[in-house]
Amino acid sequence: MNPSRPQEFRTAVRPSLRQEVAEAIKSYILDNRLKPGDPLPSEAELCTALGASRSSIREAVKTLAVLDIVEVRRGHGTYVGRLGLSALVEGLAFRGLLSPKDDFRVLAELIEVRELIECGLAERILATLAPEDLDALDGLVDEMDLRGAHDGEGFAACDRAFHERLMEPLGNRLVSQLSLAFWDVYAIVAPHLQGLTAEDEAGTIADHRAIVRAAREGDAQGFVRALAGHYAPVRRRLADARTATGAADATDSGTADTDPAGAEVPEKAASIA
Amino acid sequence: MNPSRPQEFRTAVRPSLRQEVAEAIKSYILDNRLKPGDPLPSEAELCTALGASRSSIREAVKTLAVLDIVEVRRGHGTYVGRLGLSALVEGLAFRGLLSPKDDFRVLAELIEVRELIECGLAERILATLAPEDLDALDGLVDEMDLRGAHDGEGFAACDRAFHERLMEPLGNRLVSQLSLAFWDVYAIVAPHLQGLTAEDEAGTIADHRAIVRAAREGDAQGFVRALAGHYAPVRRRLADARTATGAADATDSGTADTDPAGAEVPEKAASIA
DNA sequence: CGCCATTTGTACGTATGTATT
DNA sequence: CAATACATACGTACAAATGGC
Repeated sequence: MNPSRPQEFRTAVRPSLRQEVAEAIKSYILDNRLKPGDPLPSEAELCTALGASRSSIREAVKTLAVLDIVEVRRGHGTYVGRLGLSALVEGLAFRGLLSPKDDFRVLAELIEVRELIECGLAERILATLAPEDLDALDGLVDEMDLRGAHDGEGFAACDRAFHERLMEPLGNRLVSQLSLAFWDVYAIVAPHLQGLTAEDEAGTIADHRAIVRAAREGDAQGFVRALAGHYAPVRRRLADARTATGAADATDSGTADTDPAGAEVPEKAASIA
Repeated sequence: MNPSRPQEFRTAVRPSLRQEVAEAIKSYILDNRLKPGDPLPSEAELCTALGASRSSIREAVKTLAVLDIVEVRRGHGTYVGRLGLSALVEGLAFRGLLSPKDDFRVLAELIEVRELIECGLAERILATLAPEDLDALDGLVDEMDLRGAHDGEGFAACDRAFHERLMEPLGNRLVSQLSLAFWDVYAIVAPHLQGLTAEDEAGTIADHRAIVRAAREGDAQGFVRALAGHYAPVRRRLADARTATGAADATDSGTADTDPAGAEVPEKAASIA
């Protein structure tokens, strides 16, 4: 009945000085057409310019720093941020960590989106992948092979770089960053799960080789199949874990924001540390 | 050569009390398995519990509030946030507003992602759309028609609700929220552009009707075609605007994070307000 | 209705650590 | 090393909003 958005009206009456300051800083960046890395006025200057105290300026700057709109270097100054998706990563990662019972669902959704992005762009990826890109991808798989089981860190880094290199030639910064952001979230959340068998490194390497092979042959269908094969075991493990814990509800169709499962609400919680 | 991530190492040496406090609050939420809406300790309690001053507590809370991990109600208290994607919207919107010359590119990328999501999930959408969903979609288009040109606000709200209803039955909260987040970003950024002809309301309504029709007939290909037809004019306008301003570079292949276009860097900028 | 307790918002002052020059 | 500029952190006081009495 009411198609308007549910939220977004909490402090609309009074924008709260801090938000005004934040908006002023954003306007300053926009009006002066600053680019990432450009210096911003110091806190003291902002105080006098905006007529607010340090507290408000600092809080506002911190909020902008979280959004990667501003970057603060201690003892150096504040600068225009890189406008990345770090906030998305942090927010999604926390969401994933928060619902450990329903956690598998969040991760499953994440994998689904990653697969959707890469498979949906398969044809365009194949069309834009240059021979040097293919060589680079092969090199990354080789490096994964070298790291093997010794260096899990490096192994993961190669995996990330592989998917980065896969999307990069498309020239769409947004999809590249989104894809990597989801990769990061998965890397953060997955280790905190129980019941997930460890990554199968040999299988992962084989999957990536199959992906490169299909790409080299220009076989779009094979490319999609290889990608699906790469994500399939993860999806299966997630599905198994969900059914094992009995936390599965296939026909959810919730409002995607409210959690209907209502347990007791702690009126006053325990110790904090 | 170095496949590790470029950023994320600014204050790794010294986690800066504020971040420690933020982590402590997040841990508190996680350890006590709180849900959105649950109350959190007051700032004073956090001060004594974490042994930090109120300034630090406040700054930490504000950063968490930006990420929608925490919600602050003045004169009331702080509560667990809704864990939405508001940070993504704000960050992407600012990015879009910041590069007005290259702006069309950001919006074009945005549209591409929206189309990718909806088209890539077309078959699954058709499989899960119930008759009542189709009726609701038709009702939304009718409402769009009613609002017409009088109420642009309501028209946009119906458009948003339409795409929301389209994705909702899938049961994947992440894709639903992502889709809507991108819609929001577009709605924020698009009005600030020049050279973009106004939305064609009649055409938009016809597009949505075609989408519902294809969905009702279970025609996946027609569904995808209808969606593409919906986004096509926007893409074309964006492409025209980009070529018109001469800001087009088809074979970009940048690193997706650094802006190679380097102009002069203002050492010290002008007035702020 | 006013009053009051609680809680967050804003302001100011001061001291300390850090990086640059 | 000293001087400077900046960010960090703490403490206190008051203002404003909310909810219950």
